[in-house]
Amino acid sequence: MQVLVAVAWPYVNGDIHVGHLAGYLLPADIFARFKRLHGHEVLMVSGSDCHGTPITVQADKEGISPREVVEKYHKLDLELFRLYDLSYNIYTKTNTENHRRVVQELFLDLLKNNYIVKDTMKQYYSMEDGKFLPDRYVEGTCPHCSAKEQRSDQCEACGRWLSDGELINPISKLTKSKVELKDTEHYFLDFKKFEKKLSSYLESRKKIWKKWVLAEAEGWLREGLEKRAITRDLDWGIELPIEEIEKLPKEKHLSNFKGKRIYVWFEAVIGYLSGAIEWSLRVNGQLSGGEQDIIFNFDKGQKKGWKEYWLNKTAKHYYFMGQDNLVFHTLMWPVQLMGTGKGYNLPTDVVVNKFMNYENKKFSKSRGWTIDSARIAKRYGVDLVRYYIIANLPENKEGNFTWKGFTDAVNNELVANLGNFVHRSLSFIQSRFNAKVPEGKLENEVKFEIRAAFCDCEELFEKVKLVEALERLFRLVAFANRYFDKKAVWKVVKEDEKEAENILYNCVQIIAALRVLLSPFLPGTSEKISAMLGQANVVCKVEEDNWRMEEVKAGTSLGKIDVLFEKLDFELVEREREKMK
RNA sequence: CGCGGGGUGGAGCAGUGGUAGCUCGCUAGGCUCAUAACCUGGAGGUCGUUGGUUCGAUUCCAACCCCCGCAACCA
Repeated sequence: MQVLVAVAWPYVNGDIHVGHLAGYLLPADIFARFKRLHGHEVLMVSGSDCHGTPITVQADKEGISPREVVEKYHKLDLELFRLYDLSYNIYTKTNTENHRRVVQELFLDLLKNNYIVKDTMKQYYSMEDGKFLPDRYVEGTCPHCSAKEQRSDQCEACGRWLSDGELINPISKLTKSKVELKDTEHYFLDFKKFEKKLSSYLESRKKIWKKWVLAEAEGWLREGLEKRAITRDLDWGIELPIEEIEKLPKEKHLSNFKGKRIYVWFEAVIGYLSGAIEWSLRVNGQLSGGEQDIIFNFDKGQKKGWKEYWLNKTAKHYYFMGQDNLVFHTLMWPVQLMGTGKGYNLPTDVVVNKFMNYENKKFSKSRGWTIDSARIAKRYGVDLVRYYIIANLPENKEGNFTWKGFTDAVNNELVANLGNFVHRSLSFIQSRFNAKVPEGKLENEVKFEIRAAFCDCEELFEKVKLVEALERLFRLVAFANRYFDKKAVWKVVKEDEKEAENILYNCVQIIAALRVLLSPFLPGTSEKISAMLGQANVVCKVEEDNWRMEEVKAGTSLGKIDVLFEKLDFELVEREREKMK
């Protein structure tokens, strides 16, 4: 079966922090890894969102061009994703030729199908700059509280909402020159025409989506969706396919196409489709070049066509994103797909996560309240960070990253439970049994526990309940430590060597199960365990279900035994925290 | 009456119309193979407030109080 793992496209205007990892990057990676292990064909697709005001704002701030901003941060993001071992099949960008083409085609489909309409709206226009300005670039005095230098949509000082034209003495943030409201014509996506279809779409996903995600989407729909502008007056963005539009009847033309670009909200999500197409072109050798600028992977046994994922009705689509993206993926993106009339697959599940806070406060780049994801991974190890974030994923309510929580989780769960069990078992074999897996038979009790762990975790994975899946697998670790204690090998070995061998054989098989169960969450740790067991790494192959324990045979020579995780010194971490502030 | 979520032992969370559970923390004991790691037991809660339905409500209903997210181009 084909599974599209669609990961939200991050703006490339700054660092990816821990909140991004928790919100969608790690959940998507873990889910994709599980699916591959299970023998499914996975296409994990994403890329950098290169357009939109956040990019131009950052460019202004740094005194460089938007293109340079994109290049700079795209490169940094790629490095980070490689560091965290995120298993994209393709991670590309929205400023590629391929993406432009796919976006323009989709736009034309909707225009031809009469789902895109024209309308006029008012926007601030700067005479001096000779162009329209996004709200972000306009400031003035609040008519309610007289606070100066407020934005045109809401006053931060008194919190009141402003409508167009209310702001007193609006000026351009760039040139400080006067701006005035002026009519401008745009294309709009007409959501009204989709209300019925959307509501039956939501109905069909009732059992799959998280309750609050569905409730939120239904709330929006109930309120009624207005038509929404899909073009802007900008010079950074994807151009309209003017030549093609002009071939259509006159009433579909704007009176003036000059300075119109496709709005980023409409265009970026199309990346899920264009990214799949790019992947397909590269796999088939129809596109090459720029390999150092993307992440590209072809899994063993995977079919090569993007249509297998997008038009094959049995394919499943899972989307991962932060809560700010909920409306775009539960309502707008489905409309864009439906409107083409081409039968593209709609999202099966839209996995939305809440945000993660940092020491009880929102992450904030501007206030410096943030954690450098690359730095903590290098300092403490990728898997320690992956573990703590996963254990605290904001699946249903806001999460929290605290240094106390981090050290506690590492010391009590990773070191004391998982690490300890693996180490006490294997080092025992090393010192008493010459580092060879002893003879034994899998006891029923152990067999049952292992099976139950695989079974329960699988069920939780299918529902994308990743925190619970992780917790469940740690219950097997707890069982393992209990088993080790109850059996008291260290005593038995003095009286009955055969029985001691049997106990340790069983422990080895539990570890063998753990390396598989852990591999979606902590791939690095899984590899370490494999090496210690003298095994090759866990394999993923299409149509081969490797979500199961594979026996490690008696007589197998163990690799070098080492501790899996080092204990963290809270004092040192505290100091780190001071530095990071 | 904008939309949505939430108030449960010190902290973070599950949960159900019928004597309230988990993880961490705290505490007593056991063990000594293991990174002072592991195992067993214990203390600690009138399940936001008020009213209603019921033989019985933490769970269902109503009102109220409080907290949070979204409605902005903030993950």
